[in-house]
Amino acid sequence: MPGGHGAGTAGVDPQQLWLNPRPSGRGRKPSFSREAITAAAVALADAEGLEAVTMRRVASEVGAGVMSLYSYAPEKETLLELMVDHVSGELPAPARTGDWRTDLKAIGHLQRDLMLRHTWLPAALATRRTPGPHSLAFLEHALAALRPTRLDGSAKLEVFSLLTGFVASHVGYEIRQAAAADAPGRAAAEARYLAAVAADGHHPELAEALSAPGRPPAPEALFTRFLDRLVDGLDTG
Amino acid sequence: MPGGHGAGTAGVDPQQLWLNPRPSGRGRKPSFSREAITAAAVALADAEGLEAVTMRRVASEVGAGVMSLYSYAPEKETLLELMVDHVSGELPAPARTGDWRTDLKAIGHLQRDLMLRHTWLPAALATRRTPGPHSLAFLEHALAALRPTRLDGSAKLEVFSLLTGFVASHVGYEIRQAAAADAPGRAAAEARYLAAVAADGHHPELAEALSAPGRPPAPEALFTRFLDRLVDGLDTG
DNA sequence: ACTATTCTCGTACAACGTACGTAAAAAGTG
DNA sequence: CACTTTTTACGTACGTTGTACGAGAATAGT
Repeated sequence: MPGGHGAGTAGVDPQQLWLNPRPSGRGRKPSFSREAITAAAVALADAEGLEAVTMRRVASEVGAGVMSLYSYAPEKETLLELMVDHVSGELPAPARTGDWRTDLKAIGHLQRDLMLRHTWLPAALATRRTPGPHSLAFLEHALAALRPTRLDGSAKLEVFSLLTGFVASHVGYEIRQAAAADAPGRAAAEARYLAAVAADGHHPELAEALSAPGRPPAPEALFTRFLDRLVDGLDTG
Repeated sequence: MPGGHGAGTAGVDPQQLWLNPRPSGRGRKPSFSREAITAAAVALADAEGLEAVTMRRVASEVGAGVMSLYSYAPEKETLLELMVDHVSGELPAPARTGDWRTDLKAIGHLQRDLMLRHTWLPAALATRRTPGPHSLAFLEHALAALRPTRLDGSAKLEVFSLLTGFVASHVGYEIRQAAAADAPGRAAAEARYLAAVAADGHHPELAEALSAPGRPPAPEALFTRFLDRLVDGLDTG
């Protein structure tokens, strides 16, 4: 599940991260599990936002010492990757109609639903590196949906990346809008500011846009409209 | 310049932030300026990335004590807003042809150029709140370009937000790709990982996509293609 | 019983944003 | 001129963060 931004420095070898079930028999038995830790972190992010996910907090939630987490994830960044893939496991297999555009739109809606259920996801995707198994399974479905297009391999991957990036960006926008509506003082201050700017005479277009607002469409309708435009515009090669 | 994601808590009154030139005559003369501090922060981010922009570092760069910065920006978040608007001042007035789609594409390219010149910008936009004067000037141009569409006010603003979000998302992707190419060990590790997954037999579509990669297109061509699709797909009504 | 290996986690540290308070500088007022 | 008022400058200090280190505990193979 690529898409997003943020440079970053080192990271962890994905091969070692995602595909080993801990083969050893020697040594002390693990008291916790990657699953449990990841689930706790996800629950925390769902309930209190991504900034509540600190190593200390996750550890206490799971009943471990802080440093114990580092046996399961070598860096916090890794934990975030695990979280993303964890929730990606909630993605159902997309329906297949005969039409790849329809299928791709459905995929976009599934991604949006997931992001609305885990509102930290758009932000978390911004730094993400390598897709885990659940993300790859979903990617597999997306590639299958794109099969009729006859795009070449890298073009298919690019389309999926574009789609995911767009959805994350748009849902991030939706979430911020919704949050702004919940903080009426702040929203009012911003409205006052924009009105003041519009009234200064140097921003006639803005003034007109604000004075003829239309009523803001339902978020889902707006998303659907933009998604449809994006997908309908995709070239088949 | 809206677009991006990230919730956040309080923030600063935009009216107070953007529109007062410090009217008072009393009191000690400022030794620094918002401009100088912002410029130093931007230079730092350009040279060493957004994570190098710490209050201490900016202060030392500008020759001030750390806490002096707080006379010019009440929070670090505010400094980031100032940075975004600062570089938005580099945006030239977009050309106006008769065709709004052409104009909108040009606007997207201007935004991309800016983001490539300041690679921290996509990430910084993810948390940004209120547009400053330079961003508003550019928005004004974008609204003017959209005039022929006869979209209502909020729809125009949404289109601009969509465009900006898309550009930020895509350029963020470009930047990450470029950074990956600069870290050959890491890129090779990821390629090995994906190849291993493709070889496991459960990911036939991925296997095929990786085996028939086509050659990856030039980044600018890819951007142009996606931008064209997005804009061409926009509905005028 | 011994050794190797693995996990657990208390302590500690550097770096961060920033609250607080005091000192310094400028302007207004007598 | 002195004195008050206002504003900026910034040292110190606090709480929080990610995580390096290393000592102890548990398990398995010998």
